[in-house]
Amino acid sequence: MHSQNLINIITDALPSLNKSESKVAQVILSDPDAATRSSIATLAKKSGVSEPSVNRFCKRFNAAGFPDFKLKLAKSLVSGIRFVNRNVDPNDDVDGYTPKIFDSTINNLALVRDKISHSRVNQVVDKLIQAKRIYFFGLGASGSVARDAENKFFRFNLPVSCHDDVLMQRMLASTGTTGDVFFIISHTGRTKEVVEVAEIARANGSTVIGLTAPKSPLADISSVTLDVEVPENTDEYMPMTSRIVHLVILDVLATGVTLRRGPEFLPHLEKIKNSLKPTRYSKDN
Amino acid sequence: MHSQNLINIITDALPSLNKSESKVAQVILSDPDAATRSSIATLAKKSGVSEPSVNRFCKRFNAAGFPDFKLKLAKSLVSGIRFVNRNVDPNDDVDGYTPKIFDSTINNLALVRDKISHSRVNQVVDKLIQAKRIYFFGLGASGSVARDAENKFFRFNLPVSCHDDVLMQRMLASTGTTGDVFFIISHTGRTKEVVEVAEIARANGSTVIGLTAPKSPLADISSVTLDVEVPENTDEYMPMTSRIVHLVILDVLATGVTLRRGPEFLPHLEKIKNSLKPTRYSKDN
DNA sequence: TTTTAATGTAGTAAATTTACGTAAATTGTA
DNA sequence: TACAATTTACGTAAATTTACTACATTAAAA
Repeated sequence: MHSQNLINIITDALPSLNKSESKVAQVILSDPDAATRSSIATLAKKSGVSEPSVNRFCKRFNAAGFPDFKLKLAKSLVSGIRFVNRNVDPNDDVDGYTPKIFDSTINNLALVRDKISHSRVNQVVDKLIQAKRIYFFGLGASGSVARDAENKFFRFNLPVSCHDDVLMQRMLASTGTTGDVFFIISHTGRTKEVVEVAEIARANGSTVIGLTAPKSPLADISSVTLDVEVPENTDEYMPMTSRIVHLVILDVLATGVTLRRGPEFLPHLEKIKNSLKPTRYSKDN
Repeated sequence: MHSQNLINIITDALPSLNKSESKVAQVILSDPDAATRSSIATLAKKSGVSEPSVNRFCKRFNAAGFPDFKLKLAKSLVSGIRFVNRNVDPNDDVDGYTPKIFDSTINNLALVRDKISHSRVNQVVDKLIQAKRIYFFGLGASGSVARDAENKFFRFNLPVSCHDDVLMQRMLASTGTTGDVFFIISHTGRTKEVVEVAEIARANGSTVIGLTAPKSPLADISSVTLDVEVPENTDEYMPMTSRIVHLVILDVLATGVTLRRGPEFLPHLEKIKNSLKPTRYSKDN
């Protein structure tokens, strides 16, 4: 929940302001950037009111005082520019599209960071720790997310595997039992094959964890869902960022599992890390 | 043009600062938001320096004075990015580690966004468009990045493939010729096998693009390098975020290729998108 | 030792806030 | 409607906080 822009708040409040307050408001709104750079005396003179009136104006809008108000105003000026037209334009060159794609990814991550249910994360960590076996399933772009997950979770000495073959997924789901965890990754949560696999797994008593869109068929059938609500692609050229969000959530889960294992598990991780050393050129050559 | 973030500027300047300046820098960086709310006296006391030192610090970073500095600092804080560098603590619970991992990923993305060379990106897009064939290579965690790339670039009607098998990579590299592009992804850029494959490819006249750490052996041998400098894992529990940065850079490249192709290429992308429709449950059921 | 750079002290100017008083507006009552 | 009572709005002036300047001192470099 992004707190609303200060400039909009002032504009909205305009009719309810009294004489001197509205004078101040008008001066600020006519050039907010200049306002952030002026002193209370300057602003007071420009508005034709006294300095305390300006101060009261600031407090009315939940600022501690004039300096605090200027700070908030400055901030809201930045965010205003940021959220406007950050879509990739067909005429963009490298300087144009490169930061836009980064920004869009960052925004989505920040969004999910502030929305994700911590209790759900905790539930999933529980399930993963108790699992007899963990299967990561995904198709298409989610296939490589599943693979990344396998790579990461393998380090925990847990029997994990990943599968991007529909037939394989069906077979595994149908032979699963209580204690098996099927971790299913899907951007839309609407791919029929994937949903069917989830149904089969649940019918056999396995746990299904869905990393997917809320209210989707996959979310409905899962034992626990980790909702990822990423805004629809607004323009043709902006790439899909849900994969990235999925990866970060898997990072979070892996961290959760590691922490639960406690410090006596660290040597195991260290061992795996060291096993790769001989494959590398040392840092000094 | 993306104006570089003040916090990054300070971080970069850190080594060139003198004693009292770096004291101030540390206090500001440890909690920039608090800095925007404190007076010059408070900040001076916190840093253990005199007030004029703080003032000089501000001027060094092109601010008119302390208040102006605070304003600029506040502005640079707006962006969904939290700059307080917070490590995962062994005693953290879900509420603790979840946002930290998101923040760390977001920070690294913002860092690379501001540092990545646009001309290099452009060069790579050129090479990809002109390529007769594109191979994405990666091992371990980079293997799934390579696969994601294949999935993405396949849509361009280009002969792309991805390989995570060392022997396969060697064979392909040795049979490559001019016009072939080997896109090699590696976090460290020091894995011997990977570097050797790059050497073989170049020896045969192929183009090698390295998505890897700067100044690494792989970077040295590549025809074009996309440098990704992600800070070393500072603590045991924080997951590796370079994969994610790699994925976003590949998104950028894919966008670059799409834009170069022009609008007459959009129907092709649409066709691929539509081909997946029948595999999904429609949105209203 | 001399010179230069770095940092601090103390004083001053500026900016902000508070306390208080007056004016204006609002409300209630005759 | 007129007029007192009450509330609200606003400004003046003083107090306080904040930031900056000039100069002194110390530390480092030549």
